[in-house]
Amino acid sequence: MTKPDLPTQYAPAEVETRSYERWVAEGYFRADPASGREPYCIVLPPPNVTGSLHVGHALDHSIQDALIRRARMRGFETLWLPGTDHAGIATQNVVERELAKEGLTRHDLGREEFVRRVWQWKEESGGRILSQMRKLGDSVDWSRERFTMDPGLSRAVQTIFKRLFDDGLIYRAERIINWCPRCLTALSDIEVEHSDDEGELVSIRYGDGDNSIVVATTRAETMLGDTAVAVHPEDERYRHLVGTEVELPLTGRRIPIVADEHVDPEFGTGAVKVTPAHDPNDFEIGRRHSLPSITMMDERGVVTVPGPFEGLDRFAARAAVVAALREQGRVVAEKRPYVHAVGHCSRCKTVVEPRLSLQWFVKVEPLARAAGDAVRDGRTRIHPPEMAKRYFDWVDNMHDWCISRQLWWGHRIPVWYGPNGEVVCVGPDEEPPPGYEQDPDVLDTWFSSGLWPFSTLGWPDTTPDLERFYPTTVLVTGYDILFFWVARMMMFGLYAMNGKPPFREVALHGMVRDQFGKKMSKSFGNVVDPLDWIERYGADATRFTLLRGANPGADVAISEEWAAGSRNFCNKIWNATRFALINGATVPEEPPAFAELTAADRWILGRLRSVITAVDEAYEDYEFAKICDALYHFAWDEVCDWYVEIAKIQLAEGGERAERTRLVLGYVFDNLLRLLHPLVPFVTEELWRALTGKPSIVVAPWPTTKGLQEDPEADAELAEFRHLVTEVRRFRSDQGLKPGQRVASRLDLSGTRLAVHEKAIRALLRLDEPTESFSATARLVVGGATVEIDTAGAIDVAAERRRLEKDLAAARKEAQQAAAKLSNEQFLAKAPEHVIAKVRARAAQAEADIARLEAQLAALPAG
RNA sequence: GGGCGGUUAGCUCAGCGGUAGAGCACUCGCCUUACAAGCGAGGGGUCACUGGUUCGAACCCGGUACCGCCCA
Repeated sequence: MTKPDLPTQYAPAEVETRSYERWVAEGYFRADPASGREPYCIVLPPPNVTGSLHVGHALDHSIQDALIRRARMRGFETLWLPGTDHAGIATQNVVERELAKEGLTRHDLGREEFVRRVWQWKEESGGRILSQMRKLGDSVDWSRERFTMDPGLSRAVQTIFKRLFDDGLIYRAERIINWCPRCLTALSDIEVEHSDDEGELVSIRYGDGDNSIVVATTRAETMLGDTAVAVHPEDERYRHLVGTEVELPLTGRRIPIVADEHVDPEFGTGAVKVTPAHDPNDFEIGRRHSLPSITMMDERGVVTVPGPFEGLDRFAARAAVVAALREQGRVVAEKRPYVHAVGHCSRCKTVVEPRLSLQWFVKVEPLARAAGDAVRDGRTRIHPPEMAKRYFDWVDNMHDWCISRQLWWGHRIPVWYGPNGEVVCVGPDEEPPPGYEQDPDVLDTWFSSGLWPFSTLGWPDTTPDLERFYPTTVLVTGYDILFFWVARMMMFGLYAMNGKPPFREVALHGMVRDQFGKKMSKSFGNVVDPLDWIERYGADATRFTLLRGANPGADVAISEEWAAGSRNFCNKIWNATRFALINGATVPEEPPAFAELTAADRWILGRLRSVITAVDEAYEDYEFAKICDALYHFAWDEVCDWYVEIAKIQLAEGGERAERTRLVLGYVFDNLLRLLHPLVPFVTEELWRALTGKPSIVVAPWPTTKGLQEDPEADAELAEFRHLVTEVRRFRSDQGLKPGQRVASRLDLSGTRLAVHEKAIRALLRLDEPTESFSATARLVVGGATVEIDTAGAIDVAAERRRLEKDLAAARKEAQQAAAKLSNEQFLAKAPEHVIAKVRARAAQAEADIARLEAQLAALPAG
C-alpha cells in the first residue's frame, strides 16, 4: 500500500509532455564527444523544412529512437542528430504561393528580396515537424540541430563542390534533362516519377508517294522540332529510303532518313521521328548523325515555332497538330487511349518535358563505383541483405547527376564567369575576381543532404564530433530513398572522408499502409495522422503499433483497432506494475537466490532470461516486430496471466515467501520496463520512477542475463500446472459454472509434481476443500492428476459427453498419425533418433488418453 | 521489356525440413479487490496451383497463375 497514487487507467497526455521536458532539461539526450564511451550515432534523415510529421516519419523515428535509447541504456555515448533540409523546390513553391496571394511573383521581388522572404518564412513557419517530434518522444540532441542552409553546412557544400570541380568530377554540358514546365527547373532522373497514363499513339505519314514513311508518336507536337526520321540499318522495308529526304508535314522542311542501330524495328512501323532537342534517345541519334537540334517549345511548354501553333501549350498543340495532320490525310492510325509510361515531377506531378539545356553535372562513375564497393566489401552492411541488390543495380548503372536547379532558394553554384568567358570555381574563404558574375543556378537539395552525415558533424573542419561520431553507426530510412539519398551519402562520404563510408549499417524499413495493405493517400481517405493518434491513444501506443509491424524492408500495415490494442497493452503494463507497487514490490540489485524460490519464481526468471536474449538478438537484425511480439507475449501471457496470479497466492502466505515474491516481482517488472522502454518510453518512465524511486529509466542500464538461469524443471512444472488449471477451467466453462462460483473439490495430485501448488490451484480455480457431504458429480483426469468436483447439482451430461468425445477424437487422430509413422520402416531407418523418440512418446500418450477418455465416457450416466 | 519480392485463419503478418502460430476480428460465459483499455473458455486454415527431391515439404528444387515494387 505504499504507492496508491497511480490511477487505474494510464492517461498518456498527462505524463508525456512532463517527461519529455524533464528529459531535455536533464540533458539526457546531449552527446559528449569527450566521454570516452564507445560512440553510437544516428543522423536523422532530415525532413523537409516545409513538412509536418506524417505516419512515415513516425515509423522512421520510432525505429531510430528505439535504437538510440537502447544504445544509451547499454552505455554507449549516443548521438541522434536532428535537423531539416531546405527542400529547394518545395520551399520555393510554398513561398511563391504566399506571394501569389498578394498578387506578386518572385520576379516582382527580385532574387535577394525573395530569398530574404524565404528565410523569413522558415523562421516563422518552417520546421513545424521539429516540435511534433517531441510529442513522439524522439530523444534527439537538440543542441546539435542542423539545417542544410546553415552557414556551416553551406560551407561544406562549397568545399565539396570545389574539390569535385578541381578533380574534374563536376562539369557543365548541354544535355537533354528532365524539365518541369511548372517549377521551371531541371530535375534529376530520380525526381521523376513514372506512371502508366492514358495518352495517344498517332501514326503519321511523312513525305509523299514512294518517298514516304510512317512514324508513330505519343507526342505529336514535337514533330515541329523533328530533324530526321530514323530506321534500323538492317530493316529491308526502309533500306531504299536511307539517305533520302522526306518533307516534314506542316513545316515544309525537308529532313533526312538515317539508319541507326538503336531503332527497334519491331516497334510500331520500325521508323521513328527524331527530335534531338526534346527526347534523350533522339538526342543521341542526333549526335551520332550530326543532326541539328530545333527547340520547338519554351520553358513553360509553349510552342515557339512560328506559324499556326505558336503560343499554344504543348497539350493544346498536340491536339492541334494531330487535327491539322488529319486534315491533310496524313494520320494513318490513331490509338486512343494508348497507355504508356509518362514522367511526372515528383514535387508537383506536372508531366515532365525532356528539354535540351546547359546544366551542371556530377560525373558519378568513380564515386558510384566506390559507393558500390563499400557495400560489396562489407564496410557498410544493408539490412535486409536482399535490398543490397537494388542498391548495386542503381549505383552500377548510374547516369551522371544533373545538379543545377533553376531556382532561387538553395546553395548557389559557386562558379563565376569572367567578362571574356573565364570560368572559376570559388572555394570557401576565396573571393571571385572583380567583375565576375556568379552562375544564377542553385544546387539540387540532395547535393547538400548527401553531405548530411559529416557536414552536420562539422566537416570540413576536424571537429571533436566528427572525429568521434563518424562513421555513424546506422542509417535508418525507407527503402524508397535508397537511391535518392543513401547512395549519394555513400558517394560523398567516401569521397570526402578518405574512403570511410558514412555509416556502418543501413537499416531499411518499408512504407506505412492501411489495414488492407493499401497505400495511404488523401484521395483514398485512409491517411493516419500520427499526431491524432498520439492525442487519442498516446505516443507509446502509436509507436508500438508501428514497431510491432516493422519487419526489415517490409511495409507496415496499421489500423485504428491496432492502435487501440497497443493502448490496451500500455494500460496492461500500467496496471500490472501498479499491482506490484500496491503489493510492496522491491527492486533488488541482483536476482534473488534461486534456491530460495518457488518453481513459479524460477520459471518467470528463466523466461525473463530467454526474453532478454531473444530481444537482443532481434535488435541485431532490426527485427522490431519480433522484439515487440516477444515482449508483448512475455508481459501479457506469462507475467500477467500466470505469474502475477500465482504471486497473489505467494504473497498471501506472508512471511519470507511473501518477501521473496516481492523481490521477484520487483526484479521482473524492473527488467520488463527497461526492456520496453526504447519502444514505449513514456509509460515505462512513469512506472519505473514509481517502482524504483530513481530519477529516470532513460539512463538506466539495459537488462542483462547476469545472475539469471533457465530452469527446465521449473518450466516443466509450470507447464503441468498451467495445463491442469486450463483443463479444469475448460470443464467449468463447458458446465456453465460461473467464474466466481466456488465449488467443492477433491484433488489427487500424487501422480504429479503439483502437490506444493495445491493452494494456488484451488485459488485459481475457485475450488473449496471437500466438506463432509462431499459427493463427486464429475471426475477429471489431467495427466497424473485427478480432480473430483461436486457441482452441487445436476451435471450437464451432454456437455460433458461432447467435451470427452471431442478429446477422444483428437486423441484417436493423434494415435493414428503416430502409428502410421511408426509402422513405416523407412521412417524408422532414416529419421533421426530424437524424432522417432518423440513420435513414440506421442503415440504412447495418445493411447493412454484414449483409454482414459473411453473409460470416462463409459462411466457417464446415460442421457 | 528487365529485375526483385509476395501468395499461410475474416484482416495484417510470423513460421522456412519433423504434430499449422500471433495480434486484431468472431462466438459463449463473467463487474473473480492490478486492469471491463479487463478475465476465462471456444470456433476458424486441402499453408495459390502443379510436378519433383525426401522416410517426412507451408518450408528445398522446376513450372503455372495472380498480386505488388523497382528500373527501362
